[in-house]
Amino acid sequence: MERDFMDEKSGFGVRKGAWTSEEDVLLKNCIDKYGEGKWHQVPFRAGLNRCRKSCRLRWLNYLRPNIKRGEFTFDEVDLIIRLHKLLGNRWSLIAGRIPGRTANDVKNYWNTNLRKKMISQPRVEITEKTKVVRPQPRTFSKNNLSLLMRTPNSHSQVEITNNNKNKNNINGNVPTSSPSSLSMPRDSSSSPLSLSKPLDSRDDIDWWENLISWSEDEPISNLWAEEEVGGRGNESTLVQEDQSGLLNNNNESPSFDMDIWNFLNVEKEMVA
DNA sequence: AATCATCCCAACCGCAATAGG
DNA sequence: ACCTATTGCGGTTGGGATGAT
Repeated sequence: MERDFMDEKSGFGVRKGAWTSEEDVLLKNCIDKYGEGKWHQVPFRAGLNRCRKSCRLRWLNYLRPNIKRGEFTFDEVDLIIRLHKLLGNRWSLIAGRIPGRTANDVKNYWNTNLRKKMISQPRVEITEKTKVVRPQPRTFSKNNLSLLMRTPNSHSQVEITNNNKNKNNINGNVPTSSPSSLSMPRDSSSSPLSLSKPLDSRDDIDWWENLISWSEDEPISNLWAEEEVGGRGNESTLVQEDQSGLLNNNNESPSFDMDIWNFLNVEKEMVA
């Protein structure tokens, strides 16, 4: 695809369509020399017959150093799903959380790979009863509600329990009866999650569904989580979520709630 | 082998936000 | 306070690649 058109403002004819390697070199040399920014000056400085928008996009999405190519990893996909639930189509914000990926990459991946899947897998219907949803203890303690998460390399043991029946109750909307604990064996990324006892009541199912969903009007700030990272020797870290509700350690995958979601659907089938 | 359908992704477009005069 | 230029973002498009018939 190679077209020429008249720039709407300057009336100057500029090239459109796919970039050539020669153009890439010119643009890269220009950025190397003058740095990013001042995009309106870039076409002139680089000697490119391209509009400023085209130059900027080419740099951001293709030429910029450290751009990651190739397939998205499990953890990247997991993070995208989680972030999209939090942020919606805020692609630049989502991409900002995934090192090496551009907003365009994330958007394209979502539109081509995830959108259909997410639509075909509806989540809990939001009703007055289920409106709360995301566990929001004001304080977390290792001794009551623990929410341990898988890490990309260690697949540390996961355990979610609700021993916290009476205090820190999630706005009183989550059933206080504790269903069971859920765990994923150490060193096993593909092994199924397991429950310490089978789901045997509607309350149990409600409890888990509430745990992994959240209210759209619930502020995400104030969310805290404690993570004890296992599988890395004796290392133990405490990770605090930041304002976007994400673990602030970029190397840690913060979510496996889709796993729980899928797991729950199977469990529900069995209960039914 | 030829044709058609679908997928994927780079690039474009329009618009809102921001900066600067 | 207003206007204009610039930037950045998200939605959309176009065409090459790939798969199905």
